[in-house]
Amino acid sequence: MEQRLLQVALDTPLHTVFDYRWKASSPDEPLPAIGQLVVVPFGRREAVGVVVGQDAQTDLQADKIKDVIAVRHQLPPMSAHWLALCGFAADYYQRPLGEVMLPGLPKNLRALTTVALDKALKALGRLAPATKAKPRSRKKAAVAATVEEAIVDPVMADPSPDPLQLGAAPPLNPSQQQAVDAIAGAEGFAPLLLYGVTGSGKTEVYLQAAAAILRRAAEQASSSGSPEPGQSTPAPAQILVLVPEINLTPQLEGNIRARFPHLNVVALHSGLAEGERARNWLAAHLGQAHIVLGTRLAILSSLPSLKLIVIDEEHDPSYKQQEGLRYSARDLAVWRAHQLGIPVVLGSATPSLETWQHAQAGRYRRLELRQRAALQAVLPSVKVIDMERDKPVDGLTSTLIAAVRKRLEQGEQSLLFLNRRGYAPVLACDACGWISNCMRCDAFMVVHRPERRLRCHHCSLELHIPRACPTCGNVDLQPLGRGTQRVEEGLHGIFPEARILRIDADSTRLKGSAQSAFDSVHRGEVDILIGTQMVAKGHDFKKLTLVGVLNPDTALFSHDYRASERLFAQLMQVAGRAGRAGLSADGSSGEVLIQTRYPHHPLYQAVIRHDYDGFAGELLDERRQAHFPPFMYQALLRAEGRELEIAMGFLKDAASLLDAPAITINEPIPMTMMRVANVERAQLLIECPSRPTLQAFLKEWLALLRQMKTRARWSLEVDPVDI
DNA sequence: TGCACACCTTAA
DNA sequence: TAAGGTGTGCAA
Repeated sequence: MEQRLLQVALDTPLHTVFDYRWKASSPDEPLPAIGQLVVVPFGRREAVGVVVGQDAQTDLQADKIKDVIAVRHQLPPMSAHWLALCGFAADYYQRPLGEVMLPGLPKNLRALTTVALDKALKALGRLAPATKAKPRSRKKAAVAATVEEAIVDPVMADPSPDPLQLGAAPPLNPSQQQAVDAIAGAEGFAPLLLYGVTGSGKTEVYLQAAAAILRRAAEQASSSGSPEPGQSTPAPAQILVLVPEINLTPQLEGNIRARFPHLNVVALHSGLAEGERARNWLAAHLGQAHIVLGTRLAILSSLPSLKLIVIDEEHDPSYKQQEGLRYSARDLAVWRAHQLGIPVVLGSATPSLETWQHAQAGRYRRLELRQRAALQAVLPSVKVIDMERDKPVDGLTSTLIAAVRKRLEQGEQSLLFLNRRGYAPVLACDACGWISNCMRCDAFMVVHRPERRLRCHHCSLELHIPRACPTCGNVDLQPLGRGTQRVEEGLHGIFPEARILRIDADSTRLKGSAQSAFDSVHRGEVDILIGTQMVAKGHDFKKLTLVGVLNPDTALFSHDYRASERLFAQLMQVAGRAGRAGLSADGSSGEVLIQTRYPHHPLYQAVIRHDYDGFAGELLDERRQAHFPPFMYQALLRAEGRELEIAMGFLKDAASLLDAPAITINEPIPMTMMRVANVERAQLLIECPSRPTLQAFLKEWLALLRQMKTRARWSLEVDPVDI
């Protein structure tokens, strides 16, 4: 019987692939293809891995090599393109291949039994070969479903002669039409920045460009011969739409489904139940899904006929994975589009400086939408309220209170934005100076009044609110500062007749509660909405005409050089919630009021002018002079240990291990939030103006680092965002 | 002596 | 990373 060696990628931190022996179970069982999923013994466990090579040389002794346990023949192998994508990501982020390939697969595909997998395949009309049956030509069996068991694909079941028949689409304005034409008419790799103010109808551009690309692909497919009978036809084209967060997906998903009622639209995000996640992932992998709408993790999904990638709100920080493989879904999307030779659309009203710089340099094509799309809707007027002159009571200035009252009288909605959840950020004792420090972290414990608890937002330690000061016994403890809960309390006092709703991570902890909260705002059951950045994104509340920003100043003086870029984007985004549907009852446009102690700060002045271009230009000049990204490439080596010395010692040794021209190795520094959950952390920043030079250095350096003996836990992040 | 816990080794 | 083996200190 035939025996061959396979190289298999497994989800372990070891930077290698593993050799296994494969033996045919019957004379005609084919050698597992590259990209095939297999089950192998690993240590004392079994694990699912991906075949990444065949018959490579091995230095291992023959008796060390174990046999493959099972091959997932019922799944078509992952495509060469997907393998290349994972290979690139593994290389670029300096992680083992298996750690890129496997964690992104749905759990049901990584399970050691095939029960869930076969169930999902069956639901999709693709049947696993009967496991008990005598071996037969598996290739055929794996690809084609048997007639009586095939559940008809919903796409194929539709009697409509034209599956691309669209739902009603609003007419486009000229700049939207130009953008659609540019995307649909792009040939080969084309990165396009769709720069459009909030409410300018970017979604409509995505939808119509997608329609054009799907239609063209369908025409090409039908002119080049009909599919074999009995096989479910793979979609001639697939489109991937990335969105920042799960709670945005329902609305957009609804829009897409309504527009393409005859196409197979699937969602991919971490909030899905395992069964649905596996079905949707498989629909994408089998080419059945025409449109995949997902969060960052969807960028690593298998899409055999991908023809267009859209990244909505491309500047959003949630495209960056912040644990495990710390990838940027946006950057991987651009790489993927490049490798496939397809267009990638990056949409934003406030693009990331990286993207903006690419556009300025002509590497990305810029498409602009300067007007709001809805009839009569104009950009909201933005004003600052000087908190030195108009002293706030309960966090609200009299100007803002008057503006809210006016909306109440007009039957319109107001949104108050405060990016700080809880009741108060700290509890303090006036008598002895005690404050609510977390006992495990260098951070305050936040007062949560409804739950009557102190909570650390860094390590989630929870305590009862003490009735008296733990050091001096004083019973009069004062909450200092103001979070959303406290503002909500104050609002009830000021507007006893108003319907007030708070939306933040605390109020929406239960599954589905965020959606029902947003629904009730849409239905007009809320007069005043108070919330954190959760409310700033995506939602299109028709009756909302006033946005109040309560206390954004802290971000102005952050040590993080990206803080002002983020604050600007956040203010533009939350401001964009006002007046999207048209004019207010009194004929005015939407209004945005920002309470600040620094009314003349250039950032606020730029927001007032809606002047992203000017502000981004200034920030880019600063970055260029300071040698910061996007004019510098960075990597960050982090270390942690029980004592700070362990972490610092490791980083000092690491810093002197290797040097290279054009590489700057900075001094190791203890982290700002030094102690988190009783672990001391420190970090070391590496910089280089050339990306390839940095990559080459990291590769060599990490090989040395991995040989170092240390008690520190460490990890490297390429292109870090939080430094 | 038993055991909880920290730390180290190994994976093909 | 996960699982198992080894070594240490402590209560009884």
